[in-house]
Amino acid sequence: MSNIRKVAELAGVSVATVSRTLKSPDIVSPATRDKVLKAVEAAGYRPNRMAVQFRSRRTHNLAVLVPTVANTFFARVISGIEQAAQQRGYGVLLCNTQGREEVETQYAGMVAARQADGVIQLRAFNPFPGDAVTPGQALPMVNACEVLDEAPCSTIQLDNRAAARELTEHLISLGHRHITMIQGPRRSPLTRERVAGYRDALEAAGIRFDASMLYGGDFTLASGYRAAGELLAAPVLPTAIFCENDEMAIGAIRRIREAGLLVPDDISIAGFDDIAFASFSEPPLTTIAQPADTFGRRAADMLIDLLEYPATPVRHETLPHRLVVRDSTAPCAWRPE
Amino acid sequence: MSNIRKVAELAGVSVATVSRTLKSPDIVSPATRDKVLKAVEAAGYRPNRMAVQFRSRRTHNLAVLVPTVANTFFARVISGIEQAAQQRGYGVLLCNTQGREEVETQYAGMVAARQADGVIQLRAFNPFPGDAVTPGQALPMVNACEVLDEAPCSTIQLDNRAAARELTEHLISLGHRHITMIQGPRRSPLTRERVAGYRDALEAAGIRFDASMLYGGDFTLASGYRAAGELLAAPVLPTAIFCENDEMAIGAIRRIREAGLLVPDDISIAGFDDIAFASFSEPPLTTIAQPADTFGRRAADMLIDLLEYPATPVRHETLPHRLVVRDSTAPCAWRPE
DNA sequence: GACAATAATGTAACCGGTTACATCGATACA
DNA sequence: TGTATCGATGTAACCGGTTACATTATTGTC
Repeated sequence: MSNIRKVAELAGVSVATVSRTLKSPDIVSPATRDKVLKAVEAAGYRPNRMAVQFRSRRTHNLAVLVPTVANTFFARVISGIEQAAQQRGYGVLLCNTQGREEVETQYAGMVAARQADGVIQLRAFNPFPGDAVTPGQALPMVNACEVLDEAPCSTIQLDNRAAARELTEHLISLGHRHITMIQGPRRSPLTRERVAGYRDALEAAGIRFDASMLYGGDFTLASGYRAAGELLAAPVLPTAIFCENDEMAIGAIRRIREAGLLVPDDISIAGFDDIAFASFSEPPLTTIAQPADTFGRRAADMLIDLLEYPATPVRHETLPHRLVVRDSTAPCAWRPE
Repeated sequence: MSNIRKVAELAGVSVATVSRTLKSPDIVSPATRDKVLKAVEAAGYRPNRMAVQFRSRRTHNLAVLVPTVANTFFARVISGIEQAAQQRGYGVLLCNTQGREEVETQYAGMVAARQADGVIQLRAFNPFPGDAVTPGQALPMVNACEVLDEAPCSTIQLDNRAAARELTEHLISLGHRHITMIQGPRRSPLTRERVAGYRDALEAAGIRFDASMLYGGDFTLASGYRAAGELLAAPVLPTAIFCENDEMAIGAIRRIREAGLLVPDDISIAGFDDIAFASFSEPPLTTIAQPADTFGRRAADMLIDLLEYPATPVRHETLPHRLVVRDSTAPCAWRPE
């Protein structure tokens, strides 16, 4: 592997000239530039990124902390991150945390150890050990999708409460009054916000909110299936189910069908996210569309802005959502009372 | 940020002693070790990974070249890679190539530029510029899932031909004789192998192989939907469709249903991969299960072995597949002649 | 033609670890 | 007591770039 000194020797110039030729060609005379470039070519020289990174104290890598890549929604977010990062000359270090906090903290250590310049956190958890968060000082972190209540950094999220409310209102407008919810993990702010929106809509319609109508899930197909099973065992069946994501909705549909019931005829189902499978499921899923790749792209852009212009102020962005009505929700066929 | 010299000063020892305390504690006297560890603690010292990497010429990163993270199957493979890499102290640099070869080559340059120690390539394309591939010399690359015909490196794949044959035989055993195929990209070795297996089965059963029964797709839901549309416009309908992956199968099912036909009553559908959605689709999908996360884990392990023991010989592994029969395939209801 | 200003290039320190080699003290043995 | 051996520690070179500062060449102005 050839290094800058070999190239310098080959071109008959100093290492500084080689470095300058490659970094700011305009301050080198054309004749020298030619010589150097020829030598670079001849030597098959490529600057050693490790040396560059070491010297410039910049890795040009972003660490992305994600609970699971295997989740369709996150996969799209990551795809967006990757695209934006690549455009701006950054690499993406993928950190699958499986929701385990010690893994998150460990991965965040990469920033401290200078293996990444910053972190994109897709979960509501601050992976930096407490003392590293100097108040008022911007962390090299952007928190997207599911955000901390008091994030010490820039955030990008949906108005989850409003979106959940809209979705619930849609169900109510179809005549449903007995609407259960299949939630994500209970501690998550995402769940809290969506439950709040659901409750807002119910109460605005004069329907009593009942915590026993919340069923636990974890955003997987299997958990939606399981929760639907529990729900079907209840003495009174709901006429509609609001699932906190599309995967759980698809899992629930399967379970309901296995119980011999029809969607939406017997029970309406709504999801959240509008993953690609949502419009291909049977029946196609009514859901809240959120711009997954934009989440990723904006997160990467905001983080890189912060890294390149440290004075960039902390920002909190909200991306637009959209209610997409498909065939999994239909007018309520019967009135329970 | 404190460095090793500050710690040395604090502990009243030399930098070498600090380095040794952290790397090989056993060759340092217990008393000194204590002093140093206390100083490390006091200074909040963490070795600068960039410096370590630079000096040791190892980044401990693996570059993963993947066409799209957004694909459910790849997402699982990546998840497996990440887990194995993390266990062995490696990071994963995600490189979304969108199937564009120039992006692949560019990313492979990261290895040459020492930003990653090796590459896991999930597509049949050699991203290293021709001359970099010295014959007989092991590249720091492992090729998994879709592999090159003459890969200059270790590979991990399925016996795609045998798997496709089994799946086709399953359809034939149900009485189907008019079986079309929705393919992936035609140039891909994956497609070639699967078509070969499909053809093997047809010919073994005395059914004429007809290239006009191959429809083009690109592994997305939408392409399966589209291909099914073309297929439904043909003068004679098939009684079964073999889709080269589950996404396209699910897309095809949707299109067929929209045409007023039933799966599997009118047309049987089979997929490939056994993604999570396969068992939750309507009807649940008959498919070939392949161990996606094992692909990832093995690929990472093999690459890391190669990096840590360069004498490791090139290996070509085949992972097991399994025919999973669900409800999307059923006996052929009518005999065309 | 002399001098200042500017452009082009060279020299060498530096980033923060690692590690070969040197040094020093203690113990062991003749 | 002298010397060989070994363990513990220190010194300094090194990895391969970048860049402040120094030096030299070139151009412009009076």
